[in-house]
Amino acid sequence: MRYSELLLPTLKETPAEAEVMSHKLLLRAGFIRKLSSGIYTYLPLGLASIRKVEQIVREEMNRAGAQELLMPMVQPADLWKESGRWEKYGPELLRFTDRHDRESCLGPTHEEVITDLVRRDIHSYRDLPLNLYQIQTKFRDEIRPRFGLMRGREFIMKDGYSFDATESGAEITYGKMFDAYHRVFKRCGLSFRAVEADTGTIGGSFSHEFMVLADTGEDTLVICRNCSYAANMEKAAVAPPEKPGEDVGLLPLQKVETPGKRKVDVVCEFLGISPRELVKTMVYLADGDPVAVLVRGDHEVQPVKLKNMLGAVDVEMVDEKQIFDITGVPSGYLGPLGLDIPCAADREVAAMVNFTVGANEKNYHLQNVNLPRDFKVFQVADLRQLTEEDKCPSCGGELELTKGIEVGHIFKLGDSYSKALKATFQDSSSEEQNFVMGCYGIGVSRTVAAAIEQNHDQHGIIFPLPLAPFQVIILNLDPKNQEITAAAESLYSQLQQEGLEVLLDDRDERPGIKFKDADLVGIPYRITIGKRFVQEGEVEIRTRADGITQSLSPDKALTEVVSAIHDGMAATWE
RNA sequence: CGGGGCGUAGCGCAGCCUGGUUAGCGCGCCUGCCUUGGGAGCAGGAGGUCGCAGGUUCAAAUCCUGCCGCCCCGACCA
Repeated sequence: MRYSELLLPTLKETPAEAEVMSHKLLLRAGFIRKLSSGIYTYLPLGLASIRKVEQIVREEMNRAGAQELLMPMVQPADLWKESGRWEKYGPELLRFTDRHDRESCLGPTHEEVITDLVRRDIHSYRDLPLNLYQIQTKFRDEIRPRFGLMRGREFIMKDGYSFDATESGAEITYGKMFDAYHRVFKRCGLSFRAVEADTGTIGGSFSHEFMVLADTGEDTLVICRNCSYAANMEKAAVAPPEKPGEDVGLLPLQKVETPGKRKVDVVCEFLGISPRELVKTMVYLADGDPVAVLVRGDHEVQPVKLKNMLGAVDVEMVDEKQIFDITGVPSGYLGPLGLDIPCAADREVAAMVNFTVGANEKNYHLQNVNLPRDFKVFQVADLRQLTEEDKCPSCGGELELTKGIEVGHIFKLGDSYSKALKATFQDSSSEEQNFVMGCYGIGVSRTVAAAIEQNHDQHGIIFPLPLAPFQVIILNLDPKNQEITAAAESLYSQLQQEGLEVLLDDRDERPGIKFKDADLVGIPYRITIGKRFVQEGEVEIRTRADGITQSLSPDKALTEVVSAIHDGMAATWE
């Protein structure tokens, strides 16, 4: 491709709307343009990178025995009503009615459609297992789209669904997908980690998220330095607390005045105690019903754990005003004694003695509170967020917390959809059985954003070779010079003949602009042809990632770049 | 939806508080000259319903009201 013919509108300045690096660079490097909130046009280079990810995904899915198909984006409401998700899914599902007043929606995911397809056409265990996938634009009416391609309303996703005859078969399929996902992200040239994930409302114990490691990631990962344990923070189990020493006697309950002291650290300072000796009472609404959660003063409630413990669809924290409306107590003085709503406690709290809580009365706290002497809870469970001080729940080793971007998620679904949609087959003894399903997603467009988030510097993107829109760029520094131009054109066609993806910057621009654009766009290899070629017969090759530069004859440069790219591509394979 | 911020040329911004005649600046764009190994220089030029609607006023980018859009923080998720 010739730069002079390419739609590649690079920007010198960052549009004000962009906050995170991948968004800024995608805009500046001419990869995307926004149409409206969370909805983007992929310009030629942006699309090229997306296609790279798609192709890798395709090859690895096919290699793992999955088959590609393409399902409709517009889906009838009836199918969603059948699965029960028309009511459950919420406003994220974009619904509309057509000219005949038929209700429809834009597919945010395709469990319903694929299950409907399979129940119509597959009737025998002999046809199983079956693993199907598609790569398609999804629409989710996100509450808050943000960060460019990182969380769009419209985005490109690979979604795959497997159908097995048995649980054990489904687990084998899950394992295959787990391995395939490893290969996908390895081939993308990304630094990533698979972590145990919350299964959400779907349930079941099998779920992994594939996380691209990047400081700007929205998720926090817990990784053991000692064993193979790795989990999403919201899922990460906290090791059970140590029991207190046996000789600790229970002291009598005592009410103390704490005028105007509401925050944990303020109360603790005033009373001369540590936050480890205080218990916070947090109020949540679980599907609309208030519930109080007790955690130690220096801990935080993990809402996902609470949600799973309660079996709720949705839990949300309440604000100060709601706390007063619900409990009649101003926030800051809330405590479990005499509280009028159900109360659950983190395991850590259950192991504490003589602790301090709010008195459910303005300007008062209670000290030397003890469970179960002074109050009862309906449940003790692991409800708090893990901290850096905690030990690995698997081996007791040191933990490391790091940030990641979720680019893939695999679930073992079980039979929840096949039951709801009455999707069955006959097993070898002619018994009707529900399919055992799995589902597997990859955020294709997000993967491109995550790659940039992970690989950039002050000058621009540093694409991993497998995702780069072009593998090599040739800079013709002086298109008016016939000798230079002839050399550039010759290298251009030779590289193309070698099967490489090459961009020739043949624009009538000053060298500085060409250097800056090449750095910004992040093409892995750069060949510069300028007056040094006229003087010494040499061109310059430079790698974007490490800036290593060498001057060579055009012939040597050609073989050097060709072999470097072949080696680089091969290195991402297992 | 709750909280915060923004909307003036393709991009980045100033002007608004304290209303006043042709609405500015930098970058980009067009023409010419010049320059050519890290976003040059000179000269000339094009480009604006000041987000939309209403109101106040002799007069509104500026003050008031309503609406729309966009961004950031929270819940959601590939």
